[in-house]
Amino acid sequence: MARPSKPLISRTAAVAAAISIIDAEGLDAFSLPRLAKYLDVKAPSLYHHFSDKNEILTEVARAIVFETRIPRQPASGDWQDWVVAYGLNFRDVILRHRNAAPVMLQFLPRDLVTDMFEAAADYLESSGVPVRLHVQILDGLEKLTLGVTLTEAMRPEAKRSAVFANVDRIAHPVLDAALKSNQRTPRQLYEQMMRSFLYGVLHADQVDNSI
Amino acid sequence: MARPSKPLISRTAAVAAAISIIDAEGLDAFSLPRLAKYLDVKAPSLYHHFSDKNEILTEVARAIVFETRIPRQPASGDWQDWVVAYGLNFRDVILRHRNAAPVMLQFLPRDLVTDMFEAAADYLESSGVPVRLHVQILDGLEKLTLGVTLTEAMRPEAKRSAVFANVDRIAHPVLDAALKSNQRTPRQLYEQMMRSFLYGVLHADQVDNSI
DNA sequence: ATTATCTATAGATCTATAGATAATGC
DNA sequence: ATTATCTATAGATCTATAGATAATGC
Repeated sequence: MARPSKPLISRTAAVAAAISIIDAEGLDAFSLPRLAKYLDVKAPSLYHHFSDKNEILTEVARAIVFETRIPRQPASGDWQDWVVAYGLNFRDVILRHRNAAPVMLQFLPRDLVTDMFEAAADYLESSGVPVRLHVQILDGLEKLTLGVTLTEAMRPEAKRSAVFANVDRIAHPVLDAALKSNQRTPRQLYEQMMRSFLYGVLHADQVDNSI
Repeated sequence: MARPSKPLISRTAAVAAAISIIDAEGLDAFSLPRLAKYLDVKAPSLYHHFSDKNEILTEVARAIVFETRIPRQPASGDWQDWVVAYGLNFRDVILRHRNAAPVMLQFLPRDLVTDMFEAAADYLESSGVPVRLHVQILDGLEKLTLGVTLTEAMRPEAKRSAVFANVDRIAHPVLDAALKSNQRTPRQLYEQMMRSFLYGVLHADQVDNSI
């Protein structure tokens, strides 16, 4: 075929295809031959657009992050609601691409995260959150959200709605009772976790500063 | 050689060797031929002891979890200190085997976690923590710790001591200021995160119950 | 008879490079 | 001349099975 009139491959299309493959067939199924087949080209042609496989995976992680809708910042609103909404959006995105969870863990470009954090710190400042708390809040926001969600993303399909797996009424009586008294879904537990965390950060700061 | 007088391979030695290889050479370097070489045997002999590679990785995850020292439960002490100490121990263990982080994410047997949770719920109950909070606390403890720590474990070596990577004084002025006002190491941030979370859980419950 | 190793190998990949080829755009 | 594809292939794996072999323990 040699050079076609119009390019057959674009970086964005290739990355989108990679995500589709990972979503539908799992991370192990993703390879350059598989991606090429999906795009109706031959594997070596991909090297004209990416320097290697890792570059594609880095773009996959980036593209998934960019799917996250950033909530509108309420002009005079509660910044905590904004933080929680942002976290929930990110959680939903990762869970939509759960097979890519290890890719997010390994290839998410740190610079990208840093840029997002700068914007968030800017918002926190304008909302009157003390600067001394910014790192605690942002670091917590990132790790709690990414971490919690990755852990959830790796759950086998059958057990997704349950909070804990394989709880046996006989072998785990205390845990069983605890589960029965829990009314929250995993998503609600995550939201509550963030709110509790934010509340605790502010409170601990008040105590420190009142001494 | 045929059958040796004394078996050359044991499951525990093989798992220990696997961990050593992953620690020293990375997860990609781990394969059955590599493990066999480390043990001075041939790769197919491993199939006499494990049904497949995944079974070895599952045992690796289990062995790493069991490295975590469970803090002694203070008879009349602060259960929150116990929870925090437990979390810090677990964090230290994962970071000692950071190359195995993706293995922990994928292969950690859920039944094992459930058994540990039963013991923890038992302790919480005997410490007077209301049953309605157990799930929130244990779910938070697990996800926050595993998640936060996995995220940290994947950091490239050079940037481990920094809280955020690649912060540029010009490009990220607000974040830069936030970092300058932060005195905490990543480990301290994690501890503070847990304490804030636990505090928030208890407080939210008080509010709920006073209505 | 069972156990624990070995040799040999099927079979399936994969990543990445070299070099040919033809379309495009200067 | 540059660009974007292709064919061909080097080279390096890997996982897992089949079947031989000799030591062990009943």
